[in-house]
Amino acid sequence: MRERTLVKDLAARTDGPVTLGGWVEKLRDQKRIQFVILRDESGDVQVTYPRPVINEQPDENDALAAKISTLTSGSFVWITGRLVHDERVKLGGLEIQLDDLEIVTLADPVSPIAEDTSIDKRLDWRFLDLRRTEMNLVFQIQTTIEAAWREYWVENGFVEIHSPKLMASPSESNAELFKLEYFEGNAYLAQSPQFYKQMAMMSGLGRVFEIGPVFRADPSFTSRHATEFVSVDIEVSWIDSHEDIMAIQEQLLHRALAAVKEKHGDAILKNFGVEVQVPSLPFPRISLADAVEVIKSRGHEIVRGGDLDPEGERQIAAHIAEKFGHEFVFVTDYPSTVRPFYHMRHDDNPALTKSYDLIWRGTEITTGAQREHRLDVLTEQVKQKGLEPEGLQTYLDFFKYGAPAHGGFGMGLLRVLMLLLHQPNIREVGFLFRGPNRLEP
RNA sequence: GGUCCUGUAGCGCAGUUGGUUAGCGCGCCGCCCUGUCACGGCGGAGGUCGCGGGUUCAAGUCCCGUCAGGAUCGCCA
Repeated sequence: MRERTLVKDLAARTDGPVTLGGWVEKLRDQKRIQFVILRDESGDVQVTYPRPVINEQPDENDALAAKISTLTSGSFVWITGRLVHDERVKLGGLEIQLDDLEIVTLADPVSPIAEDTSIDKRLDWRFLDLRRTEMNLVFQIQTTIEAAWREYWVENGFVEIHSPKLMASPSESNAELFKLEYFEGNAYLAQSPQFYKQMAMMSGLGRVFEIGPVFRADPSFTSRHATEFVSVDIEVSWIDSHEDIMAIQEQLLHRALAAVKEKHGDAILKNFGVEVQVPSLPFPRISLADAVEVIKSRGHEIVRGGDLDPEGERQIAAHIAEKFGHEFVFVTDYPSTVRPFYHMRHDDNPALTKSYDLIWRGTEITTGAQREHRLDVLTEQVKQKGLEPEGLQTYLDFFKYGAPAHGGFGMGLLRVLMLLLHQPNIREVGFLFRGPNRLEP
């Protein structure tokens, strides 16, 4: 492979020969001197070509100058030249004096999108949209976040699992599952790794994590829903309550945001105008009942029965921000009526579950809970929810031969990125969005 | 799925109480320009006004339907 220098490494290099590969961001084609702004995955650099002069006039027959003139925005090229640090150049104080140019492929000169194009049209041409520096940065940040989490998990004895996404039967509720043909019968796409990560507990794995796709057949048209998205899941044995899960989650977020601030803080400020806040520990906690009272006192009447509506989530976040200066809040102890059958209930108050939602700046990013691990209690809760235990037999069998106390959470990766970068929509931070009306590209 | 809003050139928008040739900015093309850096100057091309129907002498503009998108609610991560 040809030796290729990245733009970001040029500043630290001494002047001299260099080879770059990238695409043409901009061409300033003047009579006596030509400038190409070249971009690669790491940044932009100016490439300069002063035309050779004959009899005090630019050489009309110079082949390299003619080749530069044919360049269009977006074309991929190899550049060989000499690096020169030069204070005159506003773009990084350096430039490449061009010696040779190899056109790999010319681009159509008219781009179907621009930076100010609406999100839907940009999604049609996502590969062009992602060439933007800030979009490239999103995925570098995502990589940093996941690396920080994996580091924590490995240090703390977690094991990675990859649960299947094809399932024989619905796991939680029928309506939101995608049904597909599977040989002679049908299969469903997993809406969550919930049952399988619990199975890992009964498999004796102790602590597990999974970062993987989940599928929801909800026709949701909001800025924070997708039909396929990446879920970050953990499940942990030997816990005493959901509090243990919350303690792990706040450490994970603290760690990830600290890593992001250190590695990308300057770039995020420059590209998104956002100062990354590393949250203090522990995160504030409030019971749902107390949260409802606070929200009422702020003048919002929650219509939804027993749960927070979006305005309620924004109100409690605003309250916590005012009172504690914190962007995160754990809302705990949701009623069993609004939680799934597998959430454990409080011994002294079965109307409430040992569960929580994590809200970041007014948007829910996680649901977590201690799970009910006692088969008889679990089966009773299945019946109370109006479900047939027979339909959940495979799952219930997990608990038949011994089960540890355990719990976990599921966190939406796109929501974390959206909130971190103050983006208005998860579509901005996903590689490719999948929604009710989008399966392409 | 409900409610509200929006569809006009490659992109972002304007378009008056319905009226003759539908404008502006960016981009694109051509020519000019000794270092530009949001380069600049001059010129040019590019639009069956989302689609279908209706009202009218006349529809980008009004009405109905439909499709697409956005916001929000429901639901969730």
